[in-house]
Amino acid sequence: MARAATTSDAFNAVAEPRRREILQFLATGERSVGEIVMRLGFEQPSVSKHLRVLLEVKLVEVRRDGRHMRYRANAEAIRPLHEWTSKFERLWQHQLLSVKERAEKKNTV
Amino acid sequence: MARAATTSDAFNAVAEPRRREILQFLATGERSVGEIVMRLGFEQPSVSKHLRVLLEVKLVEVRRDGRHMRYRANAEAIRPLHEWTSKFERLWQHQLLSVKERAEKKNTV
DNA sequence: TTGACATATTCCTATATGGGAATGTAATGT
DNA sequence: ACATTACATTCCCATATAGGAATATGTCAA
Repeated sequence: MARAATTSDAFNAVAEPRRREILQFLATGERSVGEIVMRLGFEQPSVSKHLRVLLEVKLVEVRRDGRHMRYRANAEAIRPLHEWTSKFERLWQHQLLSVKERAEKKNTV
Repeated sequence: MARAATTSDAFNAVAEPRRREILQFLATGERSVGEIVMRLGFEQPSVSKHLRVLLEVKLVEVRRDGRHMRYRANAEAIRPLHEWTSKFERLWQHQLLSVKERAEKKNTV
């Protein structure tokens, strides 16, 4: 088997850095494709293709507005990602603590 | 250009479901390869290969213990992921609120 | 040394990419 | 009808998988 499709879920979709940039920009509000191109400086076809991937996993939504396609982020679709990473929160607080303790021990020597 | 390597960063590494399963299991404590194989039921070479990817992006660490290789999760490497998703937290609370408001408006009609 | 156990690596292959270039399509103004 | 604007899609291609099978490496025990 090959790698899972980028459109198979949000995890795969946001693995691509440019798609993360687009998503972050859309988090500031609804934008047209042209605005994304202007802001991020990617090629227009590239932006369209990335938006299609994001759309397929529902990370963004669109509406037509005349000649413009207005995209917006659908934060709900990012939640599973946030929740998955949260499972490690306790763990890293633990690990940070250990590092801190060792550092303090060093200082008192 | 092709897709970025799975070893290019944590985002790409955790895009693979089996690697997420392995990481989650390791979050419960240090485990040998054999224990991972037992628990998750993947082929041993598959587990070794996934662990190598996780190791390259520092999502796990290892130490040798006789014939065993003991792997543990390095939660610190997951933090960037958690922090990136957190940027959308405000947004989804907003969007949820909108949904709720609409639902309530409906009920009062 | 030999054998058994634990893990890693290599070889193979079908498949999915992301960018670049070119082209297609839809909506608007005149 | 036609040109223009705004996007989307298609074609091409180098590249990186993930799994399966087989094999290699490393460690301990007798």
